[in-house]
Amino acid sequence: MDLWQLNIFCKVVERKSFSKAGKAVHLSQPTISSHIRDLESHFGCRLIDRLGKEAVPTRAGSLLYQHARRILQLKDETEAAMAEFQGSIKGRFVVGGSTIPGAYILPRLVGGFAERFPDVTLSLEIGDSEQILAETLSGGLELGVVGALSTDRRAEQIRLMEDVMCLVVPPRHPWAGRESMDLESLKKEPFILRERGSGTRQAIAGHLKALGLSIDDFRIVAEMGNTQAVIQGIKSGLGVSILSPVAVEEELASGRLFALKVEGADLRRNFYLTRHKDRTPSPLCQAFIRYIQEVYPFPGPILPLDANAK
Amino acid sequence: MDLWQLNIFCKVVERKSFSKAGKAVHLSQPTISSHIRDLESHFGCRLIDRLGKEAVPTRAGSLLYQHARRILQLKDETEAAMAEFQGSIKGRFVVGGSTIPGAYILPRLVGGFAERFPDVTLSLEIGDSEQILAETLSGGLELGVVGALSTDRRAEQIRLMEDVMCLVVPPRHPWAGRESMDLESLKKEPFILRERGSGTRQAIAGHLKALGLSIDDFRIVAEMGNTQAVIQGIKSGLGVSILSPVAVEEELASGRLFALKVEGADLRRNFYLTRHKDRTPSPLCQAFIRYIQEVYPFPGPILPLDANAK
DNA sequence: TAAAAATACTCCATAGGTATTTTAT
DNA sequence: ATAAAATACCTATGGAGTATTTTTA
Repeated sequence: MDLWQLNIFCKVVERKSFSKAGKAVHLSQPTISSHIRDLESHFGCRLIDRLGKEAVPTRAGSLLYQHARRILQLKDETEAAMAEFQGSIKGRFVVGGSTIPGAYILPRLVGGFAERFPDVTLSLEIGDSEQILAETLSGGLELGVVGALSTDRRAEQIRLMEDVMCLVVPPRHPWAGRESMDLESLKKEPFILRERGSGTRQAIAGHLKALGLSIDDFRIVAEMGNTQAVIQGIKSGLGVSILSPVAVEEELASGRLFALKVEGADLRRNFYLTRHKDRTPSPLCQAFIRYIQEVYPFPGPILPLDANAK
Repeated sequence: MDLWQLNIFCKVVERKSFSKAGKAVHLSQPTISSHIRDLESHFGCRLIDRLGKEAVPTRAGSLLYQHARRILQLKDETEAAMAEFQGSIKGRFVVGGSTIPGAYILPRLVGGFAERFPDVTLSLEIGDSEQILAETLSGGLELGVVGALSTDRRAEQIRLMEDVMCLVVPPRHPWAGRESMDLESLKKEPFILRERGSGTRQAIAGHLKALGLSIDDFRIVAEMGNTQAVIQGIKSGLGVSILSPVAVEEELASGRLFALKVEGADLRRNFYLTRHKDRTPSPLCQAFIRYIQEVYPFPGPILPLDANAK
């Protein structure tokens, strides 16, 4: 019992004739005969009564016909769905974004893409860099934008843009208003950090390592699961932190927080488009990648720096 | 794209491995490879990403998998339905019956069969002999019981039982109470007849022909579409008729009608099981035929004759 | 007699196998 | 080093054809 035989069988039922069915599917009459015989021996019963002029289904044949029609229809739908999937940019697509990209980069990208391709339903999944990376590797997500490089060789990451982090303090902090602060002072200052999976934390750790230091050299007073919690911590005087300025743009402009540089430290960090190296991207994914590379043709800063209230 | 390949494809997706899928369907790993390659070239896109240890579906592959599962399930349902159809006596079955058998023979048969096979829904379709015969030939009905032989060579009819018709007159008719009446008198008497398709009418016509007569030799005052109308006609004094005594059993017993013989005329008639000679009977139909032949192992009279009120 | 299906046969495309190489962990 | 898929190559089943016979209207 295969689709081809079912198709032939249906044609015989519909045309009431072996030879006419043969014409319909470009097969000879004896070939039709043998296929019907095959089906009959497979099911162990007669399916078509050959009544001289007419070939008519038996009751068993009618039963099979009903089922066969449904199967063949489903087959056609499958072919159509597969063609559709490749031929058109439509459907549902989910991009992953870690905290900073998810909040400050992807919304614009997703909006712009949705505008150009109205038939696409886009959604944004937010997590920390580690979570998003893991999901692109496991296949749950096809694409992500994160603030950290993966150590997994299966990850393919391309640099999208650059950002320069800064030290953020509350407005009434003694350092508020200063241009910069030295590392030694910072090591003694209560410090708030993101959780381990965070790209921001990894960027900080990476820069400290370049200076021969580690996070353990600092006075970590809290580890927060998201950027908003860090910001609240700073505002409430719990400690200071190093953040992407885009995350505190409003607070800096309104004077509710204050940003400064760290002397001798290079606080640049990158954001990366991330996917599994070997997984085949869907047409939708390809279109989204093309769109992103159109918008960010070369890596550059997200926003102008030094957005402190003037 | 055929069912076998879809099955293999699904196994690969489920086992995440070509060789494991091979084990599952008793095929070698290279054979699996080639089937997947076939499918991929058929759809024009990659369906499975070979990620070293794991073989995982692409987005297109997942889409196909969803469809394939439904198709394969439908295939299983089809196989099950076909097996069920042959293996068990259950489902719906319609028997045709002409007027007399439909009213006096089949109800008992249908009742008895339904009792023995509780999973069968039986129904009885009533028409005159000609209609029922036509439907068994066209395929609308698999089986019928009628009171006439068909001239169509496609009809296969086996004699089920015998009945002896009688002349029926109203109680105040001058012939009421007589044992019999001669043909010459009957020819002058107002006569009520069934419609052309009726088996009763054909039986009468057949017997007249044997005597060198035809219906046109009688004074036909009415042609009625069913037996009840004929009975009403006789009761109202419109005329007399020749009927199966079973149809007027109650009227004879209560004295509301009176039956007598016709001298020199043999009014026996037969009832026949009727089906299309070449159509394959369904298992249900076969079971019903077996049951009927069990109940009526040899042709005989339906009921004892001469049921007039004593 | 004509039209349709069955039968008989021939052929070749391909599903399937084995042996081996390549690739990735 | 191992395990899995790809590749190469071979074989044989069976799907498809043509020619012919049988059947039935």
